[in-house]
Amino acid sequence: MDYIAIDTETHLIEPGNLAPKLVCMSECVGVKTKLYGYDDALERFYELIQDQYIVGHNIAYDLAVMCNEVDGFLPLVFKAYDEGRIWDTMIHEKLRMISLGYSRFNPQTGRPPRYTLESLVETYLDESIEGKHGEDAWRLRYAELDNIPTERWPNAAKRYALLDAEYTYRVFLLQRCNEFPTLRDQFKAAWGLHLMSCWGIATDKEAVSGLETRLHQSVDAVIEDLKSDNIIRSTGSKNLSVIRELVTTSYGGSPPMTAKGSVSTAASVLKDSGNPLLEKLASVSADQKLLNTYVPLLQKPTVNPRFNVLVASGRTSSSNPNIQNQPRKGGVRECFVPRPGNYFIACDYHVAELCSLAQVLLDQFGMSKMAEALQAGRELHLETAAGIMACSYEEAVRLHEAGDKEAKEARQLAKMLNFGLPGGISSRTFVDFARGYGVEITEERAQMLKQAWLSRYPEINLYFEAVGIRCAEEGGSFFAVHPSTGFERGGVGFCDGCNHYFQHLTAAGAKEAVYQVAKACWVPGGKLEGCKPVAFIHDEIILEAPKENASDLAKIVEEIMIETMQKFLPDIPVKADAALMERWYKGAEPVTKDGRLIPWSP
DNA sequence: ACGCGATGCGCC
DNA sequence: AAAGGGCGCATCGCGT
Repeated sequence: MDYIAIDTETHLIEPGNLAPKLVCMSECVGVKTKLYGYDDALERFYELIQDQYIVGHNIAYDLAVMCNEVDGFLPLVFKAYDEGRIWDTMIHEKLRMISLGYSRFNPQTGRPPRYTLESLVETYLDESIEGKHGEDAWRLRYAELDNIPTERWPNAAKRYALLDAEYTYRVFLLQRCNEFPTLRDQFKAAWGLHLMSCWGIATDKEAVSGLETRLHQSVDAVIEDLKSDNIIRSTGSKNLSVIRELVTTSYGGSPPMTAKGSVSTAASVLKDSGNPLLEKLASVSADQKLLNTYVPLLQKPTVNPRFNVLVASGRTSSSNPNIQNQPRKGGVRECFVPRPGNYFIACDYHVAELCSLAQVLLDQFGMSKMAEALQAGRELHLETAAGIMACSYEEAVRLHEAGDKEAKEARQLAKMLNFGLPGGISSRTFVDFARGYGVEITEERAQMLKQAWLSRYPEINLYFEAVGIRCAEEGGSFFAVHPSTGFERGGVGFCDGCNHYFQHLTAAGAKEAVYQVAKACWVPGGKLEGCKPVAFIHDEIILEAPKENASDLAKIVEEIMIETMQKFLPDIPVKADAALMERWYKGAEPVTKDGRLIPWSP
């Protein structure tokens, strides 16, 4: 089959509109290029999207632009993705960089990799795109040519529009001989995620201003006060050299240090310093973080988080705002609301990464106690807690249900063990890890707990050993090929290696679920018609759903997510729970009344 | 003025 | 033998 490269030129992307109005489309196949004005572009795209193979650089953008012009295009785009007829040169390059181990740093350029078409043209073709920058660059000026027949366009404008399609095609020719196993899945996930970005997520103006006021009340007086002690400058910035000196003296000359050897100024260090001024500063640090990092991004009626479909482990990331790290405490999440007439459906996988780990262990060693526990329908944290208390699972359940204090503590520790230890941490590090959860344990206790955990799931010893051997054999880091997805990742060390196999598998399943859910929402007649996905947070999808049938729709979201993940975890029972909410709450749980889901509230 | 490394911290 | 991983973003301080 012949791929055809396309590229659109559009009005400028503006806040709240990630799919702006189309101006023209260019295409390239072989050595032929062609430019289509608005009407011709729509007609030509309609032809192409039915059954042709299409390649683009960040193609989800162009496809969304097209779908924004003509309603009927959307189902055709999903069909094209389903038939494997879409190729994205940007995503291919990301897979290539990850496979080489260069995703964070490319030793050939001495920098983090860049994924613009321009930079791909440099690496693949050793050419530079002319007319991209400079005063007469048309790149950002195509709105001026809207409604003008292309015949009357300046030559430079025509040339630039054609060049992008041509370069995309030439890069593609060099990429296509190098297929990656998850390539098509990445393309599909990117489309699902881009639709989320375009739709955006609404904010509640009153909630935002209320939050802002409250945080200012908490922070401002303290900051003002600390100015007199030179801890805060008159400009409002922190004076770190003064703070570090105070930390040093407070800790009797041997203060906690950072990785690179400077005096730590972390809030926890300040809090335990015994110095009232530092303690005061620490007391507002969380609120300051909220005020400076999160509140400013909430100032629009709708925000449009961007998603990066692919980071090293196969996970996604998000920015502007990063919808994947919104604080659980402090009222930030509660500023996000569904549009009028809707509830949020929030559906997340139950212990997703542990299920993936169990599947990986089972595949690798032919047996897994962790898998057996999950297959038996056991609650995994209580299973681990039973290991800590050296009793049977049934006994742990009985004690826990009876409100036994020891059992409750054991389960809390169990959660930390289950979450922390699969990443290969030492018992020493586990002490710090537990402290992050507000639990103080000695290193001896950590050692005992780790041993108990490994005894409960002995196959994990083999898992760590196997990763360790790969590291040792290949000089500290190795090339990981995921046994079930085929995903390739270079430069993997011990800890990231331990993490990689299960984190990747969860990501792969959840991303496929993003696509399936998006399809069910956006394609007319789909099972989730009327719903709109608004956020994806690694193992959780949040959607808007019309209130009237939100309960039924929530069940369908569960079904789709479970069915999809189940394909990646064939031997582990997958669970996912959907809850309804009137705004985004952390910890919302399914609440049922008369057999139907109703919104959870705190 | 801007770039950059280090630090710290939010999430899963 | 030992080893949390994956991110994005704000701030500070230093350098060009």
